[in-house]
Amino acid sequence: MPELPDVEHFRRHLAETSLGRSIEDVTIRNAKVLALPGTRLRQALQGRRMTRTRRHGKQLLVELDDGRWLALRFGMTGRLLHFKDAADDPAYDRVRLDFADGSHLAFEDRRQLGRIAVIADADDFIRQQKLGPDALDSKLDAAAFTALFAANRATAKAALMDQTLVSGIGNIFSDEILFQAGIHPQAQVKALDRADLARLYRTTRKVLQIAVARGGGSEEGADKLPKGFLTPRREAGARCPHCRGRIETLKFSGRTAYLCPPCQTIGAPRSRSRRTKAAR
DNA sequence: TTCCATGTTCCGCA
DNA sequence: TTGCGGAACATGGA
Repeated sequence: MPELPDVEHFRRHLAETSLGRSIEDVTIRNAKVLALPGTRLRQALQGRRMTRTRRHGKQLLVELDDGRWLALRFGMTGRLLHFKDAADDPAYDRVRLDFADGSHLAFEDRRQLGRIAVIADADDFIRQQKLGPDALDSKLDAAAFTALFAANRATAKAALMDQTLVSGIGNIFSDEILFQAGIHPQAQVKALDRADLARLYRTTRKVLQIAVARGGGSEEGADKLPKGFLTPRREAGARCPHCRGRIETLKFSGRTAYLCPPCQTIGAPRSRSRRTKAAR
């Protein structure tokens, strides 16, 4: 589920519910999601308060009152849930912060592909992870975005999902952005002209901003997205919201892309029609 | 029972 | 050097 808009939603949830609360205990249900031994996580957190949140792409960073940071990565199935009543403890709760006031913050992650780390400095961590600028960073203007992409030799979809280029976009939102920009997912980035790249930039920002404003969107939030979006139509027998044609799928770069070929002609490979199939 | 899945990382190949 | 395909991770839903 988590791409930039979802992680932003988790960030706001944590900020609204958990900042300033004293962490009394840390309950570790499954240490697989930990990047450090459970005893060290507990030592790092017990008695501390979280003071500030940051997000960089899909990475959520939370500052502690001793200046260290908690770094949360959600994998495919991770999410955060603050609750008071023990009965609301989610089924796939892996790590839970138990606050002194009796409330809890659960890191839920069914497939256990998320990671929790404790780091000394957020900016150092972002550099170490080789993350590119956050896709909604105010400093990432059209010129900076175009410069990053102009040097790339991958396909448009692979480039959008490359976290070292720009951070925060995954499989679902890369499809959405390319659909709205009219660009074929297998278009070679180097074959796109300036106008295409400028539109790709504007579309990236618009799509992510709308998804953030609507509270996420790559899964449960999909039905909150505007009618013209492709994301809610990643399903059997789907019709393109623009032309009513069939949504097709394409497998490459290890992922399944959803697209509407007639609406996404820019950079389309000639062999496209042989390699796509109608969405299930 | 089999296939597939929103992410990340690693390996081997071109 | 860069990009890509495939596999692995672990689990559950269709």
